[in-house]
Amino acid sequence: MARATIFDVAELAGVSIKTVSRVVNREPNVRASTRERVEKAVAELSYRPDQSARNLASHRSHLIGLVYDDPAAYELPSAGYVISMQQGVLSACRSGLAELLIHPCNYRQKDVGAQLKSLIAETRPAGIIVAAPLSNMPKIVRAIEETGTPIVRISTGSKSGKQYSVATNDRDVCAEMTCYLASLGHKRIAFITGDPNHKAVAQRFTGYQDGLEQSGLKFSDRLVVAGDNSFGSGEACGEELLKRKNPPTAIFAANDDMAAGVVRVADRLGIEVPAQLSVAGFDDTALARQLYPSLTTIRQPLEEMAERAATMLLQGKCEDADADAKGTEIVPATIQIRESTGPAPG
Amino acid sequence: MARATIFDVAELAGVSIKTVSRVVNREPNVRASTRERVEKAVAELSYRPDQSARNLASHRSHLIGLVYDDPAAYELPSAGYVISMQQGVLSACRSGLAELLIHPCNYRQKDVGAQLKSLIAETRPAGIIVAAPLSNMPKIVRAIEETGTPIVRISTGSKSGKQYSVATNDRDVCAEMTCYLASLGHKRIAFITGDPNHKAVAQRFTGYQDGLEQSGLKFSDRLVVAGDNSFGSGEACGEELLKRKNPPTAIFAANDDMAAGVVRVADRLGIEVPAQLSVAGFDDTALARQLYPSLTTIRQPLEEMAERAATMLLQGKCEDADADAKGTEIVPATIQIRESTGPAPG
DNA sequence: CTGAAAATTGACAGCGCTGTCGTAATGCGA
DNA sequence: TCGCATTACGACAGCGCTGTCAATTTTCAG
Repeated sequence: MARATIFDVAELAGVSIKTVSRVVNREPNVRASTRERVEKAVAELSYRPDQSARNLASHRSHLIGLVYDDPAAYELPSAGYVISMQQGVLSACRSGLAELLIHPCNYRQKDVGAQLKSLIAETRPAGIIVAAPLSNMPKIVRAIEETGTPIVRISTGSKSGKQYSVATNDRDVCAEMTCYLASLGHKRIAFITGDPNHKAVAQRFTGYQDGLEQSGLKFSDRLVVAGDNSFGSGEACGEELLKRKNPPTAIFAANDDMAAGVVRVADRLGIEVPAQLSVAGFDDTALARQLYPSLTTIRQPLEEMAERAATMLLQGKCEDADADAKGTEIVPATIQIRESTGPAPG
Repeated sequence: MARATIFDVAELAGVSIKTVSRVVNREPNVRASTRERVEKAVAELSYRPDQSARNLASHRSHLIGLVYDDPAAYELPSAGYVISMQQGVLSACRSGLAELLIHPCNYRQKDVGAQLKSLIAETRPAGIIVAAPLSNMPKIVRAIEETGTPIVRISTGSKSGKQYSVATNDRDVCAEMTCYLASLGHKRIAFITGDPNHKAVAQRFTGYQDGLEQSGLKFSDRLVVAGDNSFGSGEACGEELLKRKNPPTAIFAANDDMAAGVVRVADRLGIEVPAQLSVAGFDDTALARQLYPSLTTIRQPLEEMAERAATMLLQGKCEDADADAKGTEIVPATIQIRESTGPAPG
């Protein structure tokens, strides 16, 4: 019961192996009747082309590489992100007869570029998906580009020019969240910014400003405090805001960890959420649901983004070096309304 | 700057391609001086063998399949586990010239078996690693075994007979933790059991009993309460234990979530941790570090286990159908002492 | 009908590597 | 030193497929 090869199929169908190859690869210029005969033989022998042989002969594989920051360095809140992206790519792969090769890598190492190149040399992937924050690092992107491998970047937040990439509308959705808070009657909506190096996080702040404007509220420096993405900074910023004589009635933090910090500090100060204070976050981490009260937040469509990226690659849309064809696809983020937000007091 | 092939290396090193092949594959019977020369040439040309060609010629791929429960179904606390295992397999792959193919799968679906078989048929992996809890499901294991693919099971907790598998010493390490608590002067050490269906969790309880005995403490039914692995059950069990007239001075929970529940309830009851009560958990989840006080717990060496499993596969140790050769490799778990445990009061 | 263009099919040479097996070099006891 | 067992190395035939290009058949305008 040895596995059938292309020769067996050819013989059974009474054609040459090349014709079988054409049928299997859905190439044109095969008479319908011939195609049928071959397909019947394929089915009869349950023939599956050997991937290794295909790859070797065609100089390309049906692998998709997913490159992301090595989460061991980040202490695993990022695990959820990574898993989501893997899921997304995998589901695109399933419908595209491809496989996923994961490649966590640590950009802090000197030789990441070389490592990537050697990975690509060995496996000759059909394309590479680079996730944020790596997708914004020239060192990484350039190494991949130099191999001539199609590349799609997943960058949460910013639209980038002449590359294939998929992004979210961080800015728009933050405006939307701000408008939502305003629509609940909040007049003093504070914002806690995050790590200024993180491009996407900066966009969120801009979105907040947009939202204020759209709601007819005026922006005030005093309502903005700077966090660093950590829970602790959320507590500190929350405390600062809430101890004022005229505290905000809503606080929008640039990520869930900081929002959780705010909730914690509100609890300590005896301020009820959401009755006296509304809190909103960003990311929709597991934490957001586990918290009490559960957190109103914004969900990044990581899985869909990854799926779109993989599909772009699989459809061969990214082989085109023509810069004009390049562009960014936007997958919208969505607001998750939960218990931590409510009507403004009074 | 076309990619270097084995011929280029052979020419530069002044040997035949076969010798290069031997060096690259770490085969024996190559003189040290020759090996060196070849390695130099490899480095100089940054030669990387083409996987497709290798696979085609050798009739086996250098892919390792990692099969685990689809975490989407579990709502992502499992993401950390999955990532750890991926890391482990990857690091074994790096030193073994192999690649990792991940395959999350949902055992609740009827056709998991068929899915697995077709994945294996297409990619012909060198071996499959099955992670818990899938590794304990005959449906899954049998489907893989029927393809003749070498399989290594990662089962946290239980030694299993005639299979290749890698496990941890749940029982021993729980005894150790219990002894540690006893050594701090605790006489009344309570235990909160978990989901009785979870084999590994049962072992933990046995280990606790061992530890008491080793420390010369007598086991008492009264100090054991049954949780269900959830935070809530930890709170409930903790409350029951702590409201007694002669409460335990240390509580060892079969997982971190329940331990966190105990910490929470202690806080509510005004009992100081660790001054008045020591709490220990199991799993070393992210929660354990984030909690205040941070939790003394037991870290499962998931990454090392996965690495061991991959190495077994890569070394071809698992091709042997000889049942006697099969066995379980134990990678010890380690105690992480943090802030939630301290000397017994008084 | 006829010739040329278009559509269809096949022969065959690799792709880059490993397995087999034969040959050359080396070690070693006497 | 010789003879023989080892050890080290190389020549070469594929692995199963795709790309190239030539051969064959079909189509169709004139």
